[in-house]
Amino acid sequence: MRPSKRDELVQNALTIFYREGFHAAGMDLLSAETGISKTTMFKHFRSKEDLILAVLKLRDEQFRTWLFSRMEEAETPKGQLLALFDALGEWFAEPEFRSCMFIKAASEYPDPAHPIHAQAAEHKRLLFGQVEKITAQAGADDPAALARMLLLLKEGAIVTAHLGHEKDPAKDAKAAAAALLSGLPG
Amino acid sequence: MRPSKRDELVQNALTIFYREGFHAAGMDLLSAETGISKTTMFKHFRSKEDLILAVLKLRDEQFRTWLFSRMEEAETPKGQLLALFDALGEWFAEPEFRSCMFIKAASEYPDPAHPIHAQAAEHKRLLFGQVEKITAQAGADDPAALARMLLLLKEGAIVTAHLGHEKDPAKDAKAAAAALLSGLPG
DNA sequence: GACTTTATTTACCGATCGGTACATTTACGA
DNA sequence: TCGTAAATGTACCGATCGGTAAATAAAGTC
Repeated sequence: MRPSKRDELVQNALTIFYREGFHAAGMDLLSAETGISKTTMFKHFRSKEDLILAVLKLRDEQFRTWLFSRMEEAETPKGQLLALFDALGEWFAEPEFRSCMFIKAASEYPDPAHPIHAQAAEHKRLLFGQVEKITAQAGADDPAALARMLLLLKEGAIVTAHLGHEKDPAKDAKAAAAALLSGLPG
Repeated sequence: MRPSKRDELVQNALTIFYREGFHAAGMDLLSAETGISKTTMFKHFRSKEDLILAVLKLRDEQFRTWLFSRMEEAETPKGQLLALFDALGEWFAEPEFRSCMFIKAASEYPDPAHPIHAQAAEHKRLLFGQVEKITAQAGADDPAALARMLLLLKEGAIVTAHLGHEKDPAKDAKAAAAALLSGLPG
């Protein structure tokens, strides 16, 4: 089953939106860079907003799949939680790294009631659910609270890697995470 | 010395850009909402980009002044560092809260070489310098590393307050910060 | 081979984008 | 009161915005 034209479009739109921003990348640019005519694009998606929602859905799947497969390489729950920050470090080192697609989406669509903002928030919720499972396995007294704290470090590291002058925010985040996890076995 | 028309423009533009986003808020909208004609705006600023840079400069001053005056209400350095997160909590509770202006700027101008992106990064650098002074006063073994970790929590809390489902990210960040500060006196 | 779906090109729509020309009005200092 | 600078409204510029019409060209299904 070859990737359909629609799937190609969503994947390429993801790359372009991530690099340029949602408002800055117009439908004409997408058409020019993907080689897919505007007419075809608007046959698959009623509006630019619909295309963005499809892009965010794809990114959500890709990112969570990638992150948790990297984490599962560690053997203990505690090791998996620390491995999260190693994975971040590799991501930050990519030359194409431009922060988190969902933070960018929320920045460009600041109203929480906007569908794009809401879908970005949903990604963060799904992520939290998966991390909370692991903090529970790790034997935390309050797995939800620990997961929230670890994810604060994760979001902070992403923002700082994009915006900051720091050398290695993932390393700092891992060190802080290790301190938060110090009471746990494994 | 009354606020000049120019200062009024920058302050009002700040509010509108913060609420709508940089790309989404056009010069016509700014003119309509501020009551200042486009002609006058372009007499003060050669381009929209110049106006945005002035807005970021104003926001940098206002935000750092506000934050550190709130922190200085605490008496010990350690107390000041924890007070940072109390101040964040009050900020997040404001109905107009829409994340951090500089994170938004970096999101909309993802290229680190872009002047707007660079100026946003400068804000984070200035903030780090001030926090590092306090972590040094607090007697940290590695004041720079501690400051970096605390600021990771700060950035994470801001993003999560805007995007997340969490009730009180400032409280979580403060709890995590307290754990990182637990070895310090005060 | 006929038929339907999918993708294509080209040209276009009204609205808005950032930015400007120009003539007029307001306001203040000397 | 005069002169000058600041601010104004109106009207406009070419380019781009998101989105569409219509006619054609492939491509796969029966």
